[in-house]
Amino acid sequence: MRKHNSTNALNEQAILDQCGMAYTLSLIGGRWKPSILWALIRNDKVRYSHFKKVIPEISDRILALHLRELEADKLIRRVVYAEVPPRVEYELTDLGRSMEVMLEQMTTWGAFHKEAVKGSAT
Amino acid sequence: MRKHNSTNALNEQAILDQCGMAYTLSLIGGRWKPSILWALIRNDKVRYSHFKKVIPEISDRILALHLRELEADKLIRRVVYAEVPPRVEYELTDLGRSMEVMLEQMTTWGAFHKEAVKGSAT
DNA sequence: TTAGCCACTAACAAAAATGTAAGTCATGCG
DNA sequence: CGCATGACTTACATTTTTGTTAGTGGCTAA
Repeated sequence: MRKHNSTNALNEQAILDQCGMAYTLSLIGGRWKPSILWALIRNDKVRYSHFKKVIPEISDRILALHLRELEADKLIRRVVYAEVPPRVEYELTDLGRSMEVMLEQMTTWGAFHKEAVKGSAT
Repeated sequence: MRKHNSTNALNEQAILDQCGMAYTLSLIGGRWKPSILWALIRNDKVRYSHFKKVIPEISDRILALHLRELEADKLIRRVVYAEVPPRVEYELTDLGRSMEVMLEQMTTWGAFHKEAVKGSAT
């Protein structure tokens, strides 16, 4: 649990309030969130165990944590089927899907930057 | 200094290698980098002390650190004038300027998301 | 001579993010 | 009964990021 009055936390809050860009980063900026989002963009519905298959290095703890954050931010939806053993599927919400264009641009620019840096001097 | 063989570091590296989006996030994803980048987009040339004026809460340590990272990633350029007291100006490189469109999109989407989340249920 | 300026840096401390290992739950099957 | 299943928690350890405080250097104006 996070302290709500450390300088650190106050600073972060202030930034998020005024800067849309920082706010966006806070939503998609966990270590594995890009991977999770990619899986959902490509697969429509993804089960917990499938995430673990396509992102083998992720730990249960962080996977669950990231999923809950994305859900709290209304980017993904959690659908539970009352079966045993349990089945849970995740999918993008409309809001989640609305960021696809942006994410693609980030991917493209990232690739571009990586290329550009590889060879040049300035 | 970072350990280069902790699980943590290895995971991060693996992600950056294969995912352009995560790579992009790693370049612009420090707490104050959005603010720094904004200042540069709006002002062309910015001095160290000016950063501190427009981002009052930032600490010297982090400001210098972020600037050095952005420079190492070829997004900004550091120009030193041999005067006393010293004068140093920072500006975006071409590569840095090439991300403006993307940053604007992130800002726009962030604002959109914030609005969308404010009122709705799903 | 001392104080002030600017752009930092170093040593240390705190907070936040991530990772590890082990357990939980309800049920159906042998 | 006892074990397997799938989707998680929980307690704890480690790593990474950020913040705090106190400096540095060379010059110049008081």
